[in-house]
Amino acid sequence: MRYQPQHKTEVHRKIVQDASRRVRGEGLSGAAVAAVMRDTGLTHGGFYKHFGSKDDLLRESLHEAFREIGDTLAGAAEQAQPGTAWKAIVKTYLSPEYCEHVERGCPLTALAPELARAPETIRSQVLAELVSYKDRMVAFMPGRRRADKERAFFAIFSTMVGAVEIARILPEPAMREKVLGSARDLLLHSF
Amino acid sequence: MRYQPQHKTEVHRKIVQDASRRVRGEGLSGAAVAAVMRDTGLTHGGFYKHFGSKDDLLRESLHEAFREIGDTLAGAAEQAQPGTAWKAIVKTYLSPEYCEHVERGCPLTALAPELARAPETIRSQVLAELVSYKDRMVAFMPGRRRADKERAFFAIFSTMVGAVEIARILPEPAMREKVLGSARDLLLHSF
DNA sequence: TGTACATCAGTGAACGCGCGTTCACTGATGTAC
DNA sequence: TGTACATCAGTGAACGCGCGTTCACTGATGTAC
Repeated sequence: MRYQPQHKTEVHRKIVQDASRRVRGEGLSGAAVAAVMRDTGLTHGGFYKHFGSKDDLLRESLHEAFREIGDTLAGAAEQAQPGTAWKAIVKTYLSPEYCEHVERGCPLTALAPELARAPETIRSQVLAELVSYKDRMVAFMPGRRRADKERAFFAIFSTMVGAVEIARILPEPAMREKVLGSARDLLLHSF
Repeated sequence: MRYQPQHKTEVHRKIVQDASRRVRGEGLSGAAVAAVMRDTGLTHGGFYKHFGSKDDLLRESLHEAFREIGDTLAGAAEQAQPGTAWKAIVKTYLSPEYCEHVERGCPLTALAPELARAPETIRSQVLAELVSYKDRMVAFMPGRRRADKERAFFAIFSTMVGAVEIARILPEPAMREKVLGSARDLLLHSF
């Protein structure tokens, strides 16, 4: 064979990684096959040696995006003092740095309305990702019973998603911080 | 002239109305010139008798969308008991009916991430619309001083926007209601 | 050890499609004489 | 009052462009003999 055995796997991984950034940074239609392959250093013709269709790439990209942000937030939560894990998540998610880096952030803030409108093949994947994201985060949420933690997850993530989205529409850092800070205050004083 | 004097104005209004629904229902790229003109009962060729460019249509559609939801929420707020205006807004925004009708809802829930990524010509318009939407809603927000009401606006709308977006990803009404209800509980117990 | 062939990731031209935009044309009505 | 012309919203073919997808080809390496 022309390439090392692990070569194809690595290229595949890199394409998904690049697409996952592009999708979050520029929207579901931002990860054009030719653009993503160019990012990876290849030409568009080779794409179908790695994926059955553009849809497959989108699904894998979304999985990768949820995995990446899940790791980031779980990492922040695990380093926090006992009982404050959810606060660490809120502070990470609502930080100016996080807000500025759409392409490495949560696919919900980057894509939620587009995901809700996506064709069924994508939507079912998104639903599964959202459920496993929730199950992973619920462990860090405030509340005694599982049901309380789930409600906290939905309330906290709703506020964070909306706040980052609104902040990203605003051009000035000071205005952005006002939105992020208002959401942070609401959440940190409510649970 | 072939048409009544007010004819052109009415057709223009109808195109904007149709585009405003399409943009919210199917995204910024959902209001294709040919599709919108078909909605209005015309063919695509006549479009440029009414608009200088697709961008002009998008800007007018967004203005119309913010106007429509602003009227709806202000109407709900004005009918409420004194001091509970903001609660009426929260209940309206987080109702299942509102959640189901993307195309008549708030452009923030339908489009926020796309608006943040839009080209500067659209973004500056969006910023102006967001500011005037905020100024209109701030009057109904809880809090004593103007600054408190602004912070309440950002916190409340962040939560509402995120909750409706997440709910819309979920297929089952019961799951949607769980998200909307969690956000409603958070907000109604926090101000 | 040397030669012929198989394998397969990657190339780049080509396709059909939907899009925004342009443009010569239509045809009903208003206006000039 | 009747005729020729001007106006202008609307039509539909055509354009260039970016997109997802296909496909004949390349060329380095592994394998069979």
